[in-house]
Amino acid sequence: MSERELRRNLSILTIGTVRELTLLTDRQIRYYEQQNLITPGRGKGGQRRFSLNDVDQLLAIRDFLDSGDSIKDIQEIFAKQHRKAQEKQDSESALRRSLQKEFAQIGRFGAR
Amino acid sequence: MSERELRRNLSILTIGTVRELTLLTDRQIRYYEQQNLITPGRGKGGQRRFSLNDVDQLLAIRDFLDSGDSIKDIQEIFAKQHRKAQEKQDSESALRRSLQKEFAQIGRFGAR
DNA sequence: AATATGTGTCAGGAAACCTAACATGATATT
DNA sequence: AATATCATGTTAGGTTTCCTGACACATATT
Repeated sequence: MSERELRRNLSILTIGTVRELTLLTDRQIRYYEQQNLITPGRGKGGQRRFSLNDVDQLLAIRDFLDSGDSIKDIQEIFAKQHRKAQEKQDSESALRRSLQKEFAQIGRFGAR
Repeated sequence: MSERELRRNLSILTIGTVRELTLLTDRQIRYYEQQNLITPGRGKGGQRRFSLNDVDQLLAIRDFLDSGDSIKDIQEIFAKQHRKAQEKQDSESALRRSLQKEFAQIGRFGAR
Protein backbone atom coordinates (compact mmCIF):
# COMPACT_ATOMS: atom_id res chain seq x y z
CA MET A 1 0.00 0.00 0.00
CA SER A 2 1.25 3.47 -0.80
CA GLU A 3 2.19 6.05 1.78
CA ARG A 4 -0.81 8.03 0.69
CA GLU A 5 -3.19 5.12 1.15
CA LEU A 6 -1.73 4.48 4.58
CA ARG A 7 -2.44 8.04 5.57
CA ARG A 8 -5.99 7.78 4.32
CA ASN A 9 -6.43 4.72 6.50
CA LEU A 10 -5.19 6.26 9.72
CA SER A 11 -7.92 6.29 12.35
CA ILE A 12 -7.81 9.88 13.48
CA LEU A 13 -11.36 11.23 13.49
CA THR A 14 -13.96 11.10 16.23
CA ILE A 15 -17.60 10.51 15.50
CA GLY A 16 -18.31 14.16 16.12
CA THR A 17 -16.24 15.45 13.24
CA VAL A 18 -17.38 12.60 11.02
CA ARG A 19 -20.93 13.65 11.78
CA GLU A 20 -20.11 17.16 10.64
CA LEU A 21 -18.21 16.05 7.56
CA THR A 22 -20.90 13.66 6.35
CA LEU A 23 -24.07 15.33 7.63
CA LEU A 24 -25.15 11.97 9.01
CA THR A 25 -26.38 11.47 12.56
CA ASP A 26 -24.30 9.38 14.91
CA ARG A 27 -27.19 6.95 15.04
CA GLN A 28 -26.82 6.39 11.33
CA ILE A 29 -23.05 6.09 11.49
CA ARG A 30 -23.23 3.49 14.26
CA TYR A 31 -25.94 1.60 12.44
CA TYR A 32 -23.87 1.40 9.27
CA GLU A 33 -20.99 0.09 11.32
CA GLN A 34 -23.29 -2.52 12.83
CA GLN A 35 -24.21 -3.53 9.29
CA ASN A 36 -20.51 -3.93 8.50
CA LEU A 37 -20.44 -1.16 5.97
CA ILE A 38 -17.57 0.48 7.83
CA THR A 39 -15.20 -0.76 10.51
CA PRO A 40 -13.75 2.19 12.39
CA GLY A 41 -11.00 1.61 14.92
CA ARG A 42 -11.27 2.32 18.62
CA GLY A 43 -9.32 4.64 20.85
CA LYS A 44 -8.07 3.78 24.32
CA GLY A 45 -11.34 4.43 26.10
CA GLY A 46 -13.34 2.58 23.47
CA GLN A 47 -14.36 5.54 21.36
CA ARG A 48 -14.66 5.10 17.64
CA ARG A 49 -11.86 6.44 15.46
CA PHE A 50 -12.58 6.96 11.80
CA SER A 51 -10.25 7.29 8.84
CA LEU A 52 -10.65 9.54 5.83
CA ASN A 53 -11.53 6.42 3.88
CA ASP A 54 -14.35 5.78 6.33
CA VAL A 55 -15.64 9.26 5.60
CA ASP A 56 -15.55 8.59 1.86
CA GLN A 57 -17.31 5.32 2.43
CA LEU A 58 -20.00 7.00 4.50
CA LEU A 59 -20.58 9.62 1.84
CA ALA A 60 -20.96 6.83 -0.69
CA ILE A 61 -23.42 5.06 1.59
CA ARG A 62 -25.43 8.22 1.91
CA ASP A 63 -25.61 8.56 -1.87
CA PHE A 64 -26.60 4.93 -2.37
CA LEU A 65 -29.35 5.17 0.22
CA ASP A 66 -30.56 8.44 -1.26
CA SER A 67 -30.84 6.78 -4.64
CA GLY A 68 -32.95 3.97 -3.28
CA ASP A 69 -30.45 1.21 -2.57
CA SER A 70 -30.91 -0.79 0.60
CA ILE A 71 -28.21 -1.58 3.14
CA LYS A 72 -28.03 -5.10 1.72
CA ASP A 73 -27.53 -3.72 -1.77
CA ILE A 74 -24.69 -1.59 -0.49
CA GLN A 75 -23.13 -4.52 1.30
CA GLU A 76 -23.03 -6.38 -1.99
CA ILE A 77 -21.73 -3.40 -3.89
CA PHE A 78 -18.91 -3.04 -1.41
CA ALA A 79 -18.19 -6.76 -1.45
CA LYS A 80 -17.93 -6.60 -5.23
CA GLN A 81 -15.64 -3.59 -5.07
CA HIS A 82 -13.49 -5.40 -2.57
CA ARG A 83 -13.22 -8.46 -4.80
CA LYS A 84 -12.21 -6.32 -7.75
CA ALA A 85 -9.59 -4.51 -5.72
CA GLN A 86 -8.29 -7.85 -4.55
CA GLU A 87 -8.08 -9.21 -8.08
CA LYS A 88 -6.28 -6.12 -9.23
CA GLN A 89 -3.77 -6.46 -6.43
CA ASP A 90 -3.31 -10.16 -7.18
CA SER A 91 -2.68 -9.56 -10.85
CA GLU A 92 -0.26 -6.78 -10.04
CA SER A 93 1.77 -8.89 -7.70
CA ALA A 94 1.73 -11.72 -10.26
CA LEU A 95 3.06 -9.23 -12.79
CA ARG A 96 5.72 -8.13 -10.37
CA ARG A 97 6.77 -11.72 -9.80
CA SER A 98 7.01 -12.51 -13.49
CA LEU A 99 8.99 -9.36 -14.12
CA GLN A 100 11.32 -10.32 -11.32
CA LYS A 101 11.93 -13.71 -12.90
CA GLU A 102 12.57 -12.08 -16.23
CA PHE A 103 15.12 -9.71 -14.75
CA ALA A 104 16.70 -12.58 -12.90
CA GLN A 105 17.23 -14.32 -16.26
CA ILE A 106 18.78 -11.23 -17.76
CA GLY A 107 20.95 -10.94 -14.72
CA ARG A 108 22.12 -14.51 -15.07
CA PHE A 109 23.17 -14.36 -18.69
CA GLY A 110 23.47 -10.78 -19.74
CA ALA A 111 24.82 -8.80 -16.82
CA ARG A 112 28.11 -6.88 -16.69
CA MET B 1 -5.37 28.80 -1.77
CA SER B 2 -5.41 25.38 -3.43
CA GLU B 3 -7.97 22.71 -2.73
CA ARG B 4 -5.23 20.70 -1.09
CA GLU B 5 -4.20 23.53 1.21
CA LEU B 6 -7.81 24.05 2.18
CA ARG B 7 -8.09 20.43 3.18
CA ARG B 8 -4.94 20.66 5.24
CA ASN B 9 -6.45 23.60 7.07
CA LEU B 10 -9.72 21.93 7.98
CA SER B 11 -10.11 21.72 11.74
CA ILE B 12 -11.00 18.09 12.18
CA LEU B 13 -8.80 16.64 14.91
CA THR B 14 -9.36 16.58 18.66
CA ILE B 15 -6.55 17.13 21.09
CA GLY B 16 -6.50 13.42 21.85
CA THR B 17 -5.47 12.31 18.38
CA VAL B 18 -3.10 15.24 18.06
CA ARG B 19 -1.48 14.08 21.28
CA GLU B 20 -1.01 10.64 19.76
CA LEU B 21 0.21 11.94 16.43
CA THR B 22 2.77 14.31 17.92
CA LEU B 23 3.75 12.51 21.12
CA LEU B 24 3.24 15.77 22.98
CA THR B 25 1.20 16.08 26.16
CA ASP B 26 -1.98 18.12 26.07
CA ARG B 27 -0.34 20.48 28.54
CA GLN B 28 2.33 21.18 25.98
CA ILE B 29 -0.12 21.58 23.13
CA ARG B 30 -2.24 24.05 25.10
CA TYR B 31 0.82 25.95 26.22
CA TYR B 32 2.04 26.36 22.64
CA GLU B 33 -1.37 27.65 21.71
CA GLN B 34 -1.20 30.12 24.56
CA GLN B 35 2.15 31.27 23.17
CA ASN B 36 0.47 31.80 19.79
CA LEU B 37 2.48 29.13 18.04
CA ILE B 38 -0.72 27.50 16.84
CA THR B 39 -4.33 28.67 16.68
CA PRO B 40 -6.64 25.66 16.54
CA GLY B 41 -10.35 26.19 15.97
CA ARG B 42 -13.08 25.33 18.43
CA GLY B 43 -16.00 22.96 18.15
CA LYS B 44 -19.54 23.72 19.29
CA GLY B 45 -18.92 22.92 22.93
CA GLY B 46 -15.66 24.82 23.00
CA GLN B 47 -13.30 21.93 22.43
CA ARG B 48 -10.19 22.50 20.36
CA ARG B 49 -10.16 21.31 16.76
CA PHE B 50 -6.80 20.95 15.05
CA SER B 51 -5.90 20.81 11.38
CA LEU B 52 -3.23 18.70 9.73
CA ASN B 53 -1.23 21.89 9.39
CA ASP B 54 -1.42 22.33 13.13
CA VAL B 55 0.02 18.85 13.53
CA ASP B 56 2.90 19.70 11.20
CA GLN B 57 3.47 22.89 13.09
CA LEU B 58 3.52 21.05 16.41
CA LEU B 59 6.04 18.54 15.09
CA ALA B 60 8.21 21.44 13.98
CA ILE B 61 7.89 23.05 17.41
CA ARG B 62 8.95 19.83 19.02
CA ASP B 63 12.04 19.66 16.84
CA PHE B 64 12.97 23.28 17.48
CA LEU B 65 12.63 22.85 21.23
CA ASP B 66 14.61 19.64 21.10
CA SER B 67 17.41 21.44 19.35
CA GLY B 68 17.58 24.13 21.99
CA ASP B 69 15.43 26.90 20.60
CA SER B 70 13.17 28.75 23.01
CA ILE B 71 9.52 29.48 22.47
CA LYS B 72 10.43 33.07 21.65
CA ASP B 73 12.92 31.87 19.06
CA ILE B 74 10.20 29.77 17.49
CA GLN B 75 7.77 32.66 17.51
CA GLU B 76 10.29 34.67 15.51
CA ILE B 77 11.04 31.80 13.17
CA PHE B 78 7.35 31.40 12.41
CA ALA B 79 6.87 35.13 12.02
CA LYS B 80 9.71 35.16 9.50
CA GLN B 81 8.23 32.20 7.65
CA HIS B 82 4.91 33.96 7.54
CA ARG B 83 6.46 37.11 6.12
CA LYS B 84 8.21 35.13 3.43
CA ALA B 85 5.04 33.27 2.49
CA GLN B 86 3.27 36.61 2.31
CA GLU B 87 5.96 38.11 0.07
CA LYS B 88 5.80 35.10 -2.18
CA GLN B 89 2.05 35.39 -2.49
CA ASP B 90 2.30 39.11 -3.16
CA SER B 91 4.85 38.67 -5.91
CA GLU B 92 2.80 35.91 -7.45
CA SER B 93 -0.33 37.95 -7.58
CA ALA B 94 1.67 40.86 -8.99
CA LEU B 95 2.96 38.51 -11.67
CA ARG B 96 -0.55 37.35 -12.39
CA ARG B 97 -1.70 40.92 -12.75
CA SER B 98 1.06 41.85 -15.14
CA LEU B 99 0.46 38.75 -17.23
CA GLN B 100 -3.19 39.62 -17.38
CA LYS B 101 -2.37 43.08 -18.70
CA GLU B 102 -0.06 41.59 -21.27
CA PHE B 103 -2.69 39.21 -22.53
CA ALA B 104 -5.19 42.00 -22.59
CA GLN B 105 -2.86 43.88 -24.97
CA ILE B 106 -2.47 40.87 -27.21
CA GLY B 107 -6.19 40.47 -27.17
CA ARG B 108 -6.69 44.09 -28.17
CA PHE B 109 -4.42 44.07 -31.19
CA GLY B 110 -3.68 40.55 -32.23
CA ALA B 111 -6.79 38.51 -31.70
CA ARG B 112 -8.85 37.07 -34.55
C1' DA C 1 -52.13 -7.83 9.08
C1' DA C 2 -47.47 -9.12 10.20
C1' DT C 3 -42.62 -8.34 9.52
C1' DA C 4 -38.47 -5.97 8.22
C1' DT C 5 -35.89 -1.66 7.60
C1' DG C 6 -33.80 2.52 8.78
C1' DT C 7 -33.81 6.17 12.00
C1' DG C 8 -35.24 8.95 16.25
C1' DT C 9 -34.93 9.34 21.02
C1' DC C 10 -33.98 8.52 25.80
C1' DA C 11 -31.37 6.95 29.97
C1' DG C 12 -27.36 6.08 32.62
C1' DG C 13 -22.60 5.90 32.67
C1' DA C 14 -17.78 6.38 31.10
C1' DA C 15 -14.28 8.92 28.70
C1' DA C 16 -12.39 13.07 27.00
C1' DC C 17 -11.80 17.74 27.32
C1' DC C 18 -11.95 22.39 29.55
C1' DT C 19 -9.89 26.22 32.65
C1' DA C 20 -7.42 27.73 36.52
C1' DA C 21 -4.18 27.16 39.91
C1' DC C 22 -0.19 25.63 42.26
C1' DA C 23 4.30 22.91 42.03
C1' DT C 24 8.87 22.08 40.17
C1' DG C 25 13.35 21.39 37.95
C1' DA C 26 16.33 23.70 34.91
C1' DT C 27 18.33 27.68 33.23
C1' DA C 28 19.08 32.64 33.12
C1' DT C 29 19.60 37.11 35.53
C1' DT C 30 20.76 40.00 39.16
C1' DA D 1 23.97 32.86 46.15
C1' DA D 2 19.39 34.52 45.68
C1' DT D 3 15.82 35.41 42.47
C1' DA D 4 13.28 35.24 38.26
C1' DT D 5 11.84 32.98 34.06
C1' DC D 6 10.74 29.07 31.33
C1' DA D 7 8.56 24.83 30.05
C1' DT D 8 6.13 21.23 31.94
C1' DG D 9 3.69 18.26 35.54
C1' DT D 10 -0.19 17.67 38.34
C1' DT D 11 -4.56 18.28 40.54
C1' DA D 12 -9.45 19.74 41.04
C1' DG D 13 -14.05 20.61 39.58
C1' DG D 14 -17.00 21.19 35.84
C1' DT D 15 -18.74 20.56 30.98
C1' DT D 16 -19.05 18.08 26.67
C1' DT D 17 -18.80 14.11 23.99
C1' DC D 18 -19.28 9.44 23.34
C1' DC D 19 -20.80 4.79 24.70
C1' DT D 20 -24.41 0.85 24.80
C1' DG D 21 -28.93 -0.77 25.02
C1' DA D 22 -33.68 -0.26 24.69
C1' DC D 23 -37.99 1.21 23.01
C1' DA D 24 -40.72 3.91 19.43
C1' DC D 25 -42.15 4.68 14.82
C1' DA D 26 -42.94 5.46 9.90
C1' DT D 27 -42.39 3.18 5.66
C1' DA D 28 -41.85 -0.69 2.77
C1' DT D 29 -42.32 -5.80 2.03
C1' DT D 30 -44.49 -10.16 2.47
